[in-house]
Amino acid sequence: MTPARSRRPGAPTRTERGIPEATVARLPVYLRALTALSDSGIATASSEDLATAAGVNSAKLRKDLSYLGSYGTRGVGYDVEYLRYQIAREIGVTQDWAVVIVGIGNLGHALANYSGFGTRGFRIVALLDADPALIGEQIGDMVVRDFAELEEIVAADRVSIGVITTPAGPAQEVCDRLVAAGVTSILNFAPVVLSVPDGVDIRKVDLSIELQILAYHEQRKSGEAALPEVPELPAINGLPGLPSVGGGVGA
Amino acid sequence: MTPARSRRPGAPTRTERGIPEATVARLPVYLRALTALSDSGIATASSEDLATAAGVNSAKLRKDLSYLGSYGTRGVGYDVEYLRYQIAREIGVTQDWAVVIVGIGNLGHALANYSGFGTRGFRIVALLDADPALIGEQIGDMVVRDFAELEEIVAADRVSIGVITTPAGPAQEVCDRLVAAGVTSILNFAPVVLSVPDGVDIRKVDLSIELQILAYHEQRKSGEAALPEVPELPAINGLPGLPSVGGGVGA
DNA sequence: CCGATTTTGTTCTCACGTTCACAAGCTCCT
DNA sequence: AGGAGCTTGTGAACGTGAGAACAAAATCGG
Ligand SMILES: NC(=O)c1ccc[n+]([C@@H]2O[C@H](COP(=O)([O-])OP(=O)(O)OC[C@H]3O[C@@H](n4cnc5c(N)ncnc54)[C@H](O)[C@@H]3O)[C@@H](O)[C@H]2O)c1
Ligand SMILES: NC(=O)c1ccc[n+]([C@@H]2O[C@H](COP(=O)([O-])OP(=O)(O)OC[C@H]3O[C@@H](n4cnc5c(N)ncnc54)[C@H](O)[C@@H]3O)[C@@H](O)[C@H]2O)c1
Repeated sequence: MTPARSRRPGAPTRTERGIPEATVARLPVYLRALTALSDSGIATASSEDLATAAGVNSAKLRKDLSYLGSYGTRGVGYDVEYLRYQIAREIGVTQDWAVVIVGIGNLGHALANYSGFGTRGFRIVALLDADPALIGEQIGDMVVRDFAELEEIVAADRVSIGVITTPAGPAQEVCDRLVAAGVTSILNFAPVVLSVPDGVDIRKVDLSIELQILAYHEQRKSGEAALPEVPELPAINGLPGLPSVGGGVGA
Repeated sequence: MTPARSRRPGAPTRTERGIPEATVARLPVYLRALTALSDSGIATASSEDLATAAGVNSAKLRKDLSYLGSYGTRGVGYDVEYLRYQIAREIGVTQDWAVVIVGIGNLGHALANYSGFGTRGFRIVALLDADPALIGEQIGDMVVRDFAELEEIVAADRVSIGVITTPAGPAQEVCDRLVAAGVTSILNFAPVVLSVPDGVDIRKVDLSIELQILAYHEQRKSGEAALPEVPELPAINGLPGLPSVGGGVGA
């Protein structure tokens, strides 16, 4: 069944700027570690030092860095400033990216007040909400604007990244509007699966999921044999009396 | 299905409650999808239906569910309520887990105001901060308490999960205090790598990292050949004039 | 009661990610 | 100059995860 491909089966897709996704997800961590070292006045660091600071093992770190090029010096280590710049360039945060936040409720307010974006390559250009009671509110040095202005803002400021902090209900609709306006990367905090066309990247942050993963392991720790026993094969329809369980979809 | 008897050499470690980590991370998504279906009054769903609702492919979903047991019916599908309960039980959210939040600033306030925890298996039992100006503040039906009361609260309410929303600086110290008090699962929002002893689980949520991952792909999309060229092998020490780049470690 | 139809549970194979281990390369000391 | 001592970069082994494919089991219509 093996179709005759040119690429050897075992060979990694390495070249042509193809950095493995798992590595991409760690580069920002390395970047932060390098910035911390730099701020401490450390000019050179070995892969072991860096790995400790980033919380990974050193072989993995070296392999990750090797995808970017050969930026270390054998017997010495890595020049902190130089490597920091190379990683920043690879990620694309040597320039600032314009970001819009949609849904200025609890979470949107927290993000709007957060000062950590500017120093990490992002610039919030607009806070948008559909609630007339919120529009016009001042948050830091920004003002909440009408979601209807979205297209205009995206075009004017070349916005390519959107953050969704609306309730789950309107999230897909908001997402569609963002995509239609030209946004091609979305960070979603609403607890729904959003669908987007090819070419649009989406990442989600879901606090409840994180807690549930912790709960799973926690249960494993405490009650190793304390799992409640439950009927394995009930009648297929009509199961009265099952306890109400977590996992809701409300906003 | 085959009862766990003498395990064949090549067979995966299936039973004995060994669920792959990748599967564990998806179970909460299935749980949410099932709750949504249930709320729509749908009693039965095929793996295809569920997979669509959860945003995964159906083979993966079936394999994931098979780790929990054989809860479907061939030719029919899965009973929504029953499967929902089984997943909730496996994750451990048929009971409520007590949670403390430390650091009631921007983000801590947002989490404290969030109503989505109660319906997903978690109960916030305390909001803690070290700032005297905050202690005593009312948020919803809770009051911010002194971080010094931590040990007492953890013991009284059997708290096993802690959420850290302090700045990066004090995060490790706060983490140590949590662990010493008996907390064995931690969700960290501060942009630092926390170190914890064996037996303590830690998960992190880092917004800047998520945005940087999006930025990487965004850069790939737009400027396929527009990567700035840069000297590949500079003198190892003293690199004046490199642009200042993102990735800071500030609070 | 039987065959057609549907859908699960599982097997097999390939791709991806992690870790080990070590030759290659650099610095420093004698 | 030459050897000792480090540290990088990478090949190879190993482990985990994803997806295609299909046999086994259940329903349903005749
Ligand atoms: N607050 C948290 O700590 C927290 C935690 C986990 C997940 N979440 C999720 O994050 C999202 C936001 O949470 P929140 O607590 O900030 O909610 P919120 O209700 O406080 O804020 C939602 C905001 O979105 C706005 N909005 C609603 N529909 C809109 C539309 N169509 N277009 C533009 N704006 C619209 C509302 O006006 C409101 O200001 C929710 O999906 C929630 O489930 C929040
Ligand atoms: N706000 C955001 O949107 C956002 C986004 C990404 C990351 N973060 C990270 O989340 C964390 C919190 O952000 P924030 O904006 O809420 O910060 P914040 O400064 O508003 O709040 C931090 C709170 O922690 C408290 N605190 C400080 N030291 C403490 C200690 N030792 N013990 C107990 N409490 C202590 C402070 O009193 C303050 O109330 C930070 O690490 C930040 O980098 C925040």
